[in-house]
Amino acid sequence: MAYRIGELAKLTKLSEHTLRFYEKEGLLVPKRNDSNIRVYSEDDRLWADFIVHMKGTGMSLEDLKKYKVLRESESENYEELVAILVHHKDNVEAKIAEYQHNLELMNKKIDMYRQYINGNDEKDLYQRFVEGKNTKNE
Amino acid sequence: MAYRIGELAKLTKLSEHTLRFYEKEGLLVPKRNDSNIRVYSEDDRLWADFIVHMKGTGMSLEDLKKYKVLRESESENYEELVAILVHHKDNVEAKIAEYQHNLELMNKKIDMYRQYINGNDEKDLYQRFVEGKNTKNE
DNA sequence: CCTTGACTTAGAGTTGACTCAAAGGTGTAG
DNA sequence: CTACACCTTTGAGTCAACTCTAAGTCAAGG
Repeated sequence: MAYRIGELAKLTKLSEHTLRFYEKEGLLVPKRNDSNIRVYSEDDRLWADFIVHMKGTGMSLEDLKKYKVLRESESENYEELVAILVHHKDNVEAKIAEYQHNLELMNKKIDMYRQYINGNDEKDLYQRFVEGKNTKNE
Repeated sequence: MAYRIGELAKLTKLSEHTLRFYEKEGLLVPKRNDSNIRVYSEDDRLWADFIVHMKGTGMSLEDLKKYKVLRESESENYEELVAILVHHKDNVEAKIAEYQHNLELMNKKIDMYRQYINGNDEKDLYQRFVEGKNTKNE
């Protein structure tokens, strides 16, 4: 299977602009056909998907470029590749933990507001509770 | 308890620059003492912490400003406040789900690489599985 | 033939959230 | 007295990752 830029754009939900931008950046460089049209291979598509996933969890294009270099080198740098992945995984896990913590805070706050809406009148106490008095850890 | 800008900066891990920037933006506006020094109240600190938490999960300063307006209005817009919170919560939950999905992908990839490092020789199959890369010449 | 989708270069503009700089001035604790 | 933390204004700079524009050319399909 091979794709032209418009097709790949649809598949990856990246814009054509972005795809050309990635090419300029050396991150995703398709072959060209006789008419100089970009032809993305199946491999390119998978790599594009990978990019989308990784940047979706906060990996920078710079890091993706580094990863790409390693991945394409003949020197079998699998340990390095794994190290990058593990490092990023750790970051993502930390992010998840932080998000979950903040989710709890939000849920508490929401509950408090709802209680208040349902007639609790102790506004001062309420405000203190909701906006932080017992959410102060760290 | 009251804090000067340097103290609050330490507590919140925001820079003094940022705190002044937030003031300019109307997001966190402390009182001043007779010498025109910013004096952050306990409430201000709590609000600052809240800002840190929320922006840590991707809420924009714009949204935080809207939240602040609602929160400070006398018109008891608690439903609206809750709506904002719930909306943001939904976003955060979606983000967590996405992150977890990508975590799985990464873990699979890491396992594959490790298997390969430990002597599996089916490079083509492996590469295709991991990134869709195969060893066809490019 | 005409539309569609592709191509080019080069550079400018956007966004959000800072971040810093210059070049002063003031107030207070030790 | 001196150091230090604080204050001011205005505006410029930074960063990543796009996003778009102009102004043109080109090739294939219905």
